[in-house]
Amino acid sequence: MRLYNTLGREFAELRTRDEGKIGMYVCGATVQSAPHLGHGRSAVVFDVIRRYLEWLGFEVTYVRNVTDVDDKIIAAALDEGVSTDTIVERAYTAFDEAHRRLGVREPTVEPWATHHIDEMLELIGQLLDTGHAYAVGGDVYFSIRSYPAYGRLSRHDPSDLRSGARVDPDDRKKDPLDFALWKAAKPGEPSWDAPWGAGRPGWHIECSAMARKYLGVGFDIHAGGHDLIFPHHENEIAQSEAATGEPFANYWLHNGMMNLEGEKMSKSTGHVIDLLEALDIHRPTAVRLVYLRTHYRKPLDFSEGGLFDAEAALDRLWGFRRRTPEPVEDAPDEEMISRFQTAMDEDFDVAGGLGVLFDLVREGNRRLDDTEDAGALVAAYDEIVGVLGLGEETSDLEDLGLKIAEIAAKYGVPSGSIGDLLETRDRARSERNWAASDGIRDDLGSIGIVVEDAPDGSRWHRG
RNA sequence: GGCGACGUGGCCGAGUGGCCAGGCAAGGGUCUGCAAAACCCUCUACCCGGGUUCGAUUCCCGGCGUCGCCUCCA
Repeated sequence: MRLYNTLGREFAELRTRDEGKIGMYVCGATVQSAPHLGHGRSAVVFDVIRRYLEWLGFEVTYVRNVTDVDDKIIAAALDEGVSTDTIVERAYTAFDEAHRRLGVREPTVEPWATHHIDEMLELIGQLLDTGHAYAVGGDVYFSIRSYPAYGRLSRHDPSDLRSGARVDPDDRKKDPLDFALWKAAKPGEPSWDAPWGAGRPGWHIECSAMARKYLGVGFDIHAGGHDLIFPHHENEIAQSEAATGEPFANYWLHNGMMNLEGEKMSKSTGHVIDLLEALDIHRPTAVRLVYLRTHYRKPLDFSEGGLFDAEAALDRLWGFRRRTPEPVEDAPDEEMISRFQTAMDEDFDVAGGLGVLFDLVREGNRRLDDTEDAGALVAAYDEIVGVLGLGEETSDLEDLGLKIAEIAAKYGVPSGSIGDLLETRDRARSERNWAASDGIRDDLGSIGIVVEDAPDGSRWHRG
């Protein structure tokens, strides 16, 4: 398969370091505040990439870090008069909840920055020893002049950057572009002991240290948001490669930003939609589908309308699957699978893959309408939907139990189960008792259960 | 100023040098006690101007427009 490598800005055939295995590092959350829709996109998009690679047969080690020490966290704690732990815990819980509801699979490893201070100290030590870093009054900076390839990923020329008005010069730095590997401890801030003085790590060093620990040198895929290309990923590369003299990661994948009314969603500007709130209002899978309909590298403009659109599309998918009882024994339809793979093999063209899925659904529905066998198509559906994580959530009816019992009582159905209600309704229908049959359907409809009649019997699902 | 992305039918959104994306919405039809679903049909687009080509939405050049990064940010 081919993928687009930000490093070099070109499509490249995927060649793994170790045969059949893929090491993948995704820059996860800075657990500083509640996640917004943009965070969800990144999590979902790389979740699908990971699922697809596994579906191809690779053994994927998927590492997604948690940044639990940084300026913003400290600022938030100070602001609210609580500990940084409180901020971190609250935000992490929210991210975790959002991931779960979006169907994002758990990473193989989820390393926290503060649990890897030793690894960072070791890396910083190496950089100091080899002259790639220098300590000034408790701070340690990476010297970008010691790493000639600086700017290769983001295609920035250091001299252009230097002349940029936004770089704030600091007399203690040898070069205005040098960045902090270690920040000297300040009163009231979390800090750890280090040979060059107590302090806390800079932002970039954690990813270098943790990626090296869990994936080794020259691992396969490093991913994250487009906004991380510079400076975060550029700096990761510089410090990692300066320390080891070896390539850091082979393929760099970056997801496009999420826009709101044409403008980038951003925590810092408050121009955001809270992810958990969105998931309360809409079916999580519909939110997931919104993320997946646009190619992962493109900007995605969020709109309420798009979400309703996705809900309708989902109904179409699920409506097909509901027509066939659960497990299917057949082998998946080869043509559909192969078309899906062809799309996905070209830089994860999920939108193209979805096109195949909808074609499959139309053909499957057609066959079922004509009472032909659709087993192979259903099996292919399950396979594709599994890769994309778009399966219908199995919903229990616990929350509706009381209401269902009420309706059952109203129609004299003793058990209070949906199945018995529908049986009673079937009897009413065969007796042409439309008042009762429509009444049951309407009453169930009013509590969110949709009843549909088909030639081979009635089906129900949550609306 | 530097680096970069994008501009497709009512909306969303893939993709391709010559032939079909797909979804949603809309209209018509089939089926049906009604409803819903499903199926069939219709709606056939590719920012503008040049160029290359037998042929360009797709390649090249120029322009216009939108957006992103260059500062913490998925």
